[in-house]
Amino acid sequence: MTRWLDDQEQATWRAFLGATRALMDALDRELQHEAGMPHAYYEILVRLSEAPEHNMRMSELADACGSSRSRLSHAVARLEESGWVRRQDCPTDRRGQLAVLTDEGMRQLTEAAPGHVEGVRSHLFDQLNPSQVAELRRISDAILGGLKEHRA
Amino acid sequence: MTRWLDDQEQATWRAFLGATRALMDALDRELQHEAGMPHAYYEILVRLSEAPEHNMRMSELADACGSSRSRLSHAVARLEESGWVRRQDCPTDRRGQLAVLTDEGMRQLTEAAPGHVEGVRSHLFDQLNPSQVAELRRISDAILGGLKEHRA
DNA sequence: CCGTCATAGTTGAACTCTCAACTAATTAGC
DNA sequence: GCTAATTAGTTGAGAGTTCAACTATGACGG
Repeated sequence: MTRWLDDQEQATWRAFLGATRALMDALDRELQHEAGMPHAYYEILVRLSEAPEHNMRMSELADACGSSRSRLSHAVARLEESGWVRRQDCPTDRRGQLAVLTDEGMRQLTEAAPGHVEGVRSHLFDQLNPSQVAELRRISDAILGGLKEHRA
Repeated sequence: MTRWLDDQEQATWRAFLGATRALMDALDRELQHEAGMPHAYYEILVRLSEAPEHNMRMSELADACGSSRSRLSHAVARLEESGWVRRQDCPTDRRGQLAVLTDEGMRQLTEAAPGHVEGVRSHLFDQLNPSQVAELRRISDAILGGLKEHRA
C-alpha cells in the first residue's frame, strides 16, 4: 500500500534535505556570530520593522513568522531582555499584546542586515540562474499551498 | 556596497523560508507523534539501516546526517536509552566508536517508515510535477555545492 | 623515540523549541 | 444577561541543539 519513493525521488529528497539543512545552519551560524541572534529572532525584528508604527499583535507576528504562539512568546521575552523589543497592552482587545520594535532593536537590525543579506545571496542566489530562482519560487508556493490545504 | 535582494529574490526567499519551515515542522510533528522520535533521529536509524552490518563510525554517521559530532553524540546517547542503537568500540582505532542499529531499532524504523514516506510524498512530491522534481534536485545540488566551496 | 599536532568522540552549560496546561478576556447561544 | 465555547497569550517542564572545553589516541617530523 505504501507509495514508496523511487530512485529519482529518493535522491531529490536527500539532496533537498541536505541543502536546506546546510543552508539554514550556515545562515544561523553567521547571524549568531555577527549579530548575536538566531535567524528566527532576526526574522521577528524584520517583520516588526516593516509594520506600521513598528508594532504588531503577537498572533499576527507569529503567523508572519510561521511560528507557534508559544515559541514567539518565549522569543519576545528573550528579545525584551536584550532591549530590542518591548511589549505593550493592546488598546482594542484587553487580552492582546503588541510587540514593539525599540530604537535599539532597529539599530541592531540595521547593523545585522547587510551581513545576513550577503549570506543569503552568496549561499543561495549566486548558486542559481534566474530561471531556477523563478522555479524555486513556484515550487515553494506549491509546497506551502499543499500544507495549508492539509491543515484545512 | 550591499547587494540587496530585488523584489523577485525577496519574494522567493520568503516563500522558500516559509515552505521549508512548514514542511519540516509538519514532518517532525508527524514523526514525533507516530514514532516518538524527531526527524533527525529517524535519519540516524535510516543511515544505520543502510550500512553494512548495520553499523557506522560516529564521524561517518555525522557526515551522512549533516550533523555536528556533538549533536550526533547526544542523539546516539538518547537512542541508546531507547534501546534502538548501541555503541561498540571500533576494532581498528581505539579512539573510535561504532554506532550499531539494534534489532529493536530496526523494528521501530520499519514501523515508522511507511507513515513518514507518506508524509514526504503528500506534502512534497504530490505538490510538484516531474520537471519541478528534477529542477528541485538540481537546485539543491547547486546550493550544497556552493556551501561546500565556501567551507573550503 | 619523543614532542607536537591532528583526529575521534564526549561532556556540561546555556539556549531554543515543543507540548500541554493554564489565565484572562471576548464571542455566541439561548 | 448568563453560561459555554473561542481566542489571546503565557508558563514550565522536558527534549534537542550549540558551543567551547576536555580526554584520549593516532600520525608526523626530526
